[in-house]
Amino acid sequence: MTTIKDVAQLAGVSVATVSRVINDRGYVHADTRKKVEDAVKALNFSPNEVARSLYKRKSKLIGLLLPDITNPYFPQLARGVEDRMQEQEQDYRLIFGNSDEDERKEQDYIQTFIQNNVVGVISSTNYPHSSIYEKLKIPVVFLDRTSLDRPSVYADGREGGRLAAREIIKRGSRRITVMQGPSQIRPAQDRFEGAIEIIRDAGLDYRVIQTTSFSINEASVWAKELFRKYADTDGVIASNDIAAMAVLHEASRIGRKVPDDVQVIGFDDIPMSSLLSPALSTIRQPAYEMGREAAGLLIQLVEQAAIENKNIQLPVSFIERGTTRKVRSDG
Amino acid sequence: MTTIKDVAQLAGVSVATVSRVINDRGYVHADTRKKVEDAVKALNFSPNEVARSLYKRKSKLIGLLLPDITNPYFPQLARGVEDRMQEQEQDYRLIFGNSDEDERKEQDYIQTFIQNNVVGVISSTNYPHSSIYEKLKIPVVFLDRTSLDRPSVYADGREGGRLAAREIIKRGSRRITVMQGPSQIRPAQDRFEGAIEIIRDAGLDYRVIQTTSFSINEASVWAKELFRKYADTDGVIASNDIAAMAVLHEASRIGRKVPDDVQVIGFDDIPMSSLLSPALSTIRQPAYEMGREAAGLLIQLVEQAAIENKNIQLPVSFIERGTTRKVRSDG
DNA sequence: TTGTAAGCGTTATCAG
DNA sequence: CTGATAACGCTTACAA
Repeated sequence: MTTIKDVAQLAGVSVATVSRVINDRGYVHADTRKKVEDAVKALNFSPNEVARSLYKRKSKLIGLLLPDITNPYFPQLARGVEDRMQEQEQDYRLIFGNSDEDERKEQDYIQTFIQNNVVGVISSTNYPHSSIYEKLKIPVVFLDRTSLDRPSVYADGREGGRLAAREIIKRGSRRITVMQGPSQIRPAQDRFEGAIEIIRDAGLDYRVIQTTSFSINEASVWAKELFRKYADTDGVIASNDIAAMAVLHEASRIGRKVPDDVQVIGFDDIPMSSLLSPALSTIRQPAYEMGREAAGLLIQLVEQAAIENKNIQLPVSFIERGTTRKVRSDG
Repeated sequence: MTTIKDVAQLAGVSVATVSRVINDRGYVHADTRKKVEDAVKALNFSPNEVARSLYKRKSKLIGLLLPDITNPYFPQLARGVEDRMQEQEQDYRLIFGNSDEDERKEQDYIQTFIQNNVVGVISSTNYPHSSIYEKLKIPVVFLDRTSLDRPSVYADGREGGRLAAREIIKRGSRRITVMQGPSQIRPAQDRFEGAIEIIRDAGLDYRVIQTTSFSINEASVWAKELFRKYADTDGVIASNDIAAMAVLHEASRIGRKVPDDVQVIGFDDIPMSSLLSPALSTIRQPAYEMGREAAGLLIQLVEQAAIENKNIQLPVSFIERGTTRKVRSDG
């Protein structure tokens, strides 16, 4: 490994001077700078971040904690974060972990984050009020999670639920089944409540399928249960796009036509949604943008900038595709 | 931040002794150990990995470089790696990056990996022979990439291609279109060649759609092109499951029945494949297992264990689902 | 069995 | 403008 010492030696200066030029800090004569720069190039030197981190007590790393990137919604968040971090003057890198929504695992990761001097963490936790986070001395941004008292970036889940309900009702569903996502996940509950609110207001009846995870494997199970319990349902508001896929699959299997017999609306708008047949109508959450916003917010926090708004809510939107009927034009 | 010094002070011993007990190395009296352990607990001390890393010149971090986790195949690899790393005695954490198949980005990431003293890297690169890797002084494992001279973990792409061709022919396709994945991606070429080999041997004609990326957005474009150029095709061997999804989508759009008019075989077996309607028949690559194996191999390399086999090839298999016809039983 | 001190690669203070 | 040098938190000879 080539160190600042080697550079100093080759350039015939002290390490202090080398440090000055590579950090572009303090006075250094043009000629000296040139010598150092040449030496840096000649030796292909690049500073050891670990040593820097030790001295400064802060690294150029940020910790990213997501439930499970195997669920296609999360990679988009991750990319948003990563890409935004890259755009910084001195870009940050990610140390990354999947929590599997396990508080213990989360704790372990947060621990290593700290041990590695990360400057901040972005977390899609189910336990925002856990003492893990309370005690953290570095900035945290909750992503895809609502938190009033802490910095957070999320989509308007409640409005998303309302939107889904409005659109499906407008298109003629009357016996709507709402899939209620895992109860410990706030955004999932928000969606659910939003949907129920509108359905009730419309004076309609509704049925509920309670799901306990967003796992792909289990999605089929809920879908089967749904059609078994509520065979007459003519509209499904799924807890996310994966669940919606499972519903489409099951509907097809048992011969129910989508959208004619039953309409389906998903949630998230994961990349594959548009490739389904029929393509999935869904409530879009701008995941990539959310990741970017979270990263931006964290950077501000890290740099102690004056923050105008610590809680960024992004809008959801209805993406009309093939699993809902065309709405009759008025008149 | 609480340091080893604080612990030493509280326990009434020297920092060396504290170090000995937290690392369980060297002699230390039982009573002393107890005192130290109590102090550690009282202060909730956990050692600064950065300082350790600086001294030892190696961290507990490994670098993971993937093309794009937004493609659902890669998160599985990542999870395999992560989970396996977790099972270690002293578990490793991931510093992670998406390369977008951009050599420059790769280089940047490898650079930060080194600067952070990672003990090894796992990379799904398109440039295994790039000087970046040649020069690396730490172990590298290529994942999902073939490399004869360097440690690597991959699936048998060629056999996968053969398998796809055999199965689709056996099931009656005669005018097969093969989607040829990006030319710079070896596994994609292997699949392609394997498929062609079998089709040729069978004395059949074939058509080729050349694709230049695995991007979800572009997948639809290739699919459209496919049916436009080869309207009479009765079997498609897609370059991966995403491409297959796009083909299914397009087939449905233009009214071609799957599998009756045209059979489709994908590649990868991403988690959502089974949720499509019809469910996708595909050549499965054991992505999660591959990630695990890569991690295991890297650990061996890092720990300088005697390695029996530096090139691990995992088997592919045909997953029969709904986009291929049932094969007639013999006789 | 324990403590002292050097050293890991950098940055920053303080003389010069 | 430049160079010594202490310090960051930890590990490990070496001494005691």
